[in-house]
Amino acid sequence: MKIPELYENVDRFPVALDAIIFGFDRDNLKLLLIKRDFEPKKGEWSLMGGFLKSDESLDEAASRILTNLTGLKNIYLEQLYGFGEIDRDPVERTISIAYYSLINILDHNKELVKQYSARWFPIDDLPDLIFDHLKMVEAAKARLRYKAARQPVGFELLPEKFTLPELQQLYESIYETDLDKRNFRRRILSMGVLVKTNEKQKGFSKKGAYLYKFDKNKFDMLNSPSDGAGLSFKPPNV
Amino acid sequence: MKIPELYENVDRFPVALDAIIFGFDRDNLKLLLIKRDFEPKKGEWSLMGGFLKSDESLDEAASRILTNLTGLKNIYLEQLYGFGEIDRDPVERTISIAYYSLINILDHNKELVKQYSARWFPIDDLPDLIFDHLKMVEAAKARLRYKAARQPVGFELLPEKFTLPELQQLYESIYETDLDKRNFRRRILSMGVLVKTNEKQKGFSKKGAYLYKFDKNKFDMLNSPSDGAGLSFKPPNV
DNA sequence: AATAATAGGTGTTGATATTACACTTATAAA
DNA sequence: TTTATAAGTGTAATATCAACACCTATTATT
Repeated sequence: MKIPELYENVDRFPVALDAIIFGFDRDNLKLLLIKRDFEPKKGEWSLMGGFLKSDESLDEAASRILTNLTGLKNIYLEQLYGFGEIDRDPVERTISIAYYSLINILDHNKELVKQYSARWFPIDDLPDLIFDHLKMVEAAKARLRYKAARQPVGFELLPEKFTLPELQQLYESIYETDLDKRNFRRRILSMGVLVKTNEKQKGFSKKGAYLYKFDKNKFDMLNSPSDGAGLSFKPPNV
Repeated sequence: MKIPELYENVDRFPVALDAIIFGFDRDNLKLLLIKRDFEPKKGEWSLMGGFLKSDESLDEAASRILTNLTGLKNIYLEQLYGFGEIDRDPVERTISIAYYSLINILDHNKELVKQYSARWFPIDDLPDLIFDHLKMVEAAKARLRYKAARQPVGFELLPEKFTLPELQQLYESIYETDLDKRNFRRRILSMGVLVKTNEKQKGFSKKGAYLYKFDKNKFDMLNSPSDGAGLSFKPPNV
């Protein structure tokens, strides 16, 4: 028996990528959605998406789709889940791999976003979404909460320099709850990846808040034991 | 513009499902692997897998594939990750959605397993695996650790009644470390989903250990706030 | 019948982490 | 000069976690 050229008697499907794009505008956590100007569901809101091509990996395809909409490259992107209900797309049986992404809301290319009739929506006030896109958004919210619980996520969502009240506001949006100022500072600073600068943010408050930066090196170190680190049932002595 | 019949100018791909099947034999955590009797990579070890058909969802397909091998229905199964590197399969570009599964090692149909030349391997002594299957296994191990950290996982891996030393042994296999007997008992019992029976396991130790059962109801309750519950950065007052 | 061998079962203490909580400070605007 | 606003700071009570050693029930052996 020799190696076959192709698999025989196997169904083939379009593989879609859909992107849940989180942004933060110093006030609310938001999602970037597009208004479809094509069928099916023309005129309705949906996640940005596209189909996998044969010359790109899943990650590359997701990245391409995101660049198409935002003009940004090297965006933070993480695979979320594969959605594959039979009737999820009325046109044809497809499966979709959802990715979520964190971007600085000020960074994206406004022209491109306009082309797609895209808009930022507050996470707690989304329009109806097509297909199973709401399920995808819910999964992404849960994942973001999980992620933010064990490492600062502001890296991608905030500008290079940011204040602790801004970071706290971001966390409060993510968890949809209020946090105690003193406890929040202690916890986030104890992770040891924030560096205080001597600059103060002017204009917003009268006193002004100190600006902080992420320490990328320490952050990567925190990330690398990617395993079960930080779990509530962590084995002792580790 | 009307709704199209099918998507045009879109590549289509075989969608594979691969299953990481965990079992536990009261001693070691194990994986069920098959020896391929077909090309490519005939004679080598791999995960059990198969291709998605157009009349089944991803979950259904994964479940079918698992039933094919084990004879078991209603197996615990969870989607893990989508693997989509361009050259992951030498025959043809495919994408694979990996699922992991927990089964009682004594339950499966031995005939079927024999047909597939399948074998249980200790998790820390696996043979070489084809394609990207080792990556899949590593991801499944990490996921199982994560899962076991916040809820007892013995449910699927152990017989209906089991002793605490057995459950501890399972956890020690999962984390590949030793755990303190007293601390383990306190923690696992404090989750409140184990019920002590009056029976003692005879035969293995001289004293005999009490048998426990899972309380399915309480367990489901523990599971339902599927969100960010149990995280180390959990919001206060919740 | 007594003894030895084996694994099961149990509590406490010190260290660390988490929560709740209120006042002072720097600055801009009035 | 006063006032208004958000920034910034510390402590005490509580809960959680890790470390640690001995007794018990039973079977097998003599």
